[in-house]
Amino acid sequence: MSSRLMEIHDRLLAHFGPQHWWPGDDPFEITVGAILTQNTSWTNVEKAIANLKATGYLSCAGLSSLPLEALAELIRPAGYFNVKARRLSNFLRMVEQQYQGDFAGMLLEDTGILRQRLLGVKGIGPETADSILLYAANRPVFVIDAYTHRILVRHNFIDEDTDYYGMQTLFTDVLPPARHLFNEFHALIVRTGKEFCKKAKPLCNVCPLEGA
DNA sequence: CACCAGGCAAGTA
DNA sequence: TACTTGCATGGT
Repeated sequence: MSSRLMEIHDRLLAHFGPQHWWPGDDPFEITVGAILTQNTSWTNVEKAIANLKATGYLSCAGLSSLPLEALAELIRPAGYFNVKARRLSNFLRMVEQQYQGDFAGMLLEDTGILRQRLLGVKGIGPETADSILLYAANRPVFVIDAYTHRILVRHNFIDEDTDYYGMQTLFTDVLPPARHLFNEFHALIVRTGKEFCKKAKPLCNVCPLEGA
């Protein structure tokens, strides 16, 4: 029952310890963060979230009440602010239409149906949808991101052109579908990517995965 | 200064 | 279908 990927998880956990993801207070904040962090450093997202909290409108009804330009201005530090304001708005409209604006109700939806509805929102792709499912709705869905791809390529698990679902099945085929495991594993992969597997530098002579 | 960050959709041929 | 480009701030 012990796969090579499980061994990697164990090594990373031993090296870094629990990551306590997602960094966010509640499911709605986590969902907003998942959209804002697309191709963007988390520190920039934190500034945007802080702005939204300062207005007191960090909720489904609150954000829905803001004009698009006002929302864009508040999330400016997260970058791509016009695009992301539209994406948040698209998401809020889906919650309004499918769940009568009841975000907590949306979180109780069947995983497969919710995933399809999230993917139906312009601006929510596989990674963002799966992040919401795992970290906001606590479903056993494995999240793939750019760090996962880079680490798997550099450690010769996959070819460069392996797509999102190719990577996802690599994990889900051998790991038990446990949300705590998926939560920690993805968080550990991001941590490892940030510290040891940056785009320009190999630097993997000190990577905790060396020799795995 | 150049390069990068926890993507995604739209445009082009 | 398979590539390419636009989106944008802030840290190193």
